[in-house]
Amino acid sequence: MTTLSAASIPRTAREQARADVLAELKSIGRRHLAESGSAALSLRAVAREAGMVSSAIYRYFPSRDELLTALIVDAYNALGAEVERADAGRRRSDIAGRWMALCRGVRGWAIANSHEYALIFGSPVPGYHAPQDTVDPASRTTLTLVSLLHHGMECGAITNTGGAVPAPVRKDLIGLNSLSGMDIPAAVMLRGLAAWTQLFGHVSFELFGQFTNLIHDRDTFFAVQMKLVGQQVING
Amino acid sequence: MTTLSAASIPRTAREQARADVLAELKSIGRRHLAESGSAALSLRAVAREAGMVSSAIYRYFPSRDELLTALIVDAYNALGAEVERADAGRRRSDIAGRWMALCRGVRGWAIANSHEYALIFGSPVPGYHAPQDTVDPASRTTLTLVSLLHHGMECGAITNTGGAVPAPVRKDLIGLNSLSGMDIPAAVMLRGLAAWTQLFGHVSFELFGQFTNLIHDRDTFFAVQMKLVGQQVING
DNA sequence: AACAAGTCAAGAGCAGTGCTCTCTCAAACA
DNA sequence: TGTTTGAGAGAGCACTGCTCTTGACTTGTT
Repeated sequence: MTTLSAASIPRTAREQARADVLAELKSIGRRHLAESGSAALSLRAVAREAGMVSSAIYRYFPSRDELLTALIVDAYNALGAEVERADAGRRRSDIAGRWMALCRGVRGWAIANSHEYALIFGSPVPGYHAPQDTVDPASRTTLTLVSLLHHGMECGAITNTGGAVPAPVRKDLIGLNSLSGMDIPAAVMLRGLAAWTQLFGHVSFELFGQFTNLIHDRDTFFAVQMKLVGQQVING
Repeated sequence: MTTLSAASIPRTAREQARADVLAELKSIGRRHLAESGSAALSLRAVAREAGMVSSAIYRYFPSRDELLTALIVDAYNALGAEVERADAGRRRSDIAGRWMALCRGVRGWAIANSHEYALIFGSPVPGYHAPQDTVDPASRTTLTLVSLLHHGMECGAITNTGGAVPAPVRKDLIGLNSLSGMDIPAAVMLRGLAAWTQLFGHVSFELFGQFTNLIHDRDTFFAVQMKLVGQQVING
């Protein structure tokens, strides 16, 4: 969407220096985020660590929210890349295996980067509204699932068991195809989205503490649950 | 757990006054929370509105986290009450109907009190760790589901279709029964928890903006999805 | 009734925050 | 060789959580 390629290639020395500083600030910010969470992310602290005075950082990020947005975009991309890698590591026709790999990819990344996960899937940062820049990276992970559904139907692993889907929902669901360029029937897409919310609901429950004192062997529990979900999305 | 009954009945005039002030502060805090979210909840602002100087509020809440904890407990109880009411409005043997009512109860409360929902099911407030006071009210909502499972089995609507559950997970799952005093088989409990994460995963996705630009008719979408989940938990 | 103990509001103050404004100076461009 | 542009510095505003001290008031006890 954004003119990323055109605008972000540093041409002059000044632009190069700016890009360097910006990258360093983002990197420091990401570390602060990982260590202390989003609420503790402070422009002043980042500036201090970068060796500049607090007012100078406003040359790079017009506000704290702008820094957060940059980190959110990065987080979406990191998760997307991780999931894509997990998915690519399986035989293309092994739908059930790819689903499990995908689940493990999401959960693994979420656990390893819990604050970033919270940033994108947790409560929205108050007073902050995600700008349009975030929707493209956000859909990257979802696309992996949709293409899994697509391949599943292609090789017959997933069949359209039908089932009536109310018109307005059907419209939304087949509308999703225009984003991916694929052609998933509404009933299948419905099951896919159910699996999706189940996956992230589980990960969020685990990371946000809802399993405390209840579930102890979380690796196994997750595997069992996701296997169940996988069967449901495949068999209808 | 806490000696709530013994300590909280105001005896002297002073204790009464203290209880009144405490209730007013909580009420103001809850309103601020509803209007601006948890990050914007400020002890100073609450004190100001209550007509006292900022330092005075520390007589009532030793820290900002303490105020948050109080509001979190209230939120858990409010959700629990709402869900219990929704569940009680159905015929006891109408398992599927009770499930849908329960779902609508959760979602309805969450939408009407989105900031409080975010407080308890969203990303944990950074630097804040839930004290033991919150676990009792938190389990209240879960108990409603467990008792639904229990009644479902009692009247034959839910049958134990078996299915192998790995030993450590089985242990966790039957361990949950000791909290409720019921006796749900591991395989059924597994399906119940799956439904649970699906429900809250869906509501969180909706409230935290993951459905933006994707799902438009959210009421219908929710109903369709929860109906599907209900069938899965009932039929195995 | 007098006193000691306990409680509370208030004020000042510390260190931190986001953000704005003005200033200076050096690099890039013409 | 000027002239423009942009980066950093510094002061400052209004706000935050939290602490400490002081003076007034309320209790229960002597």
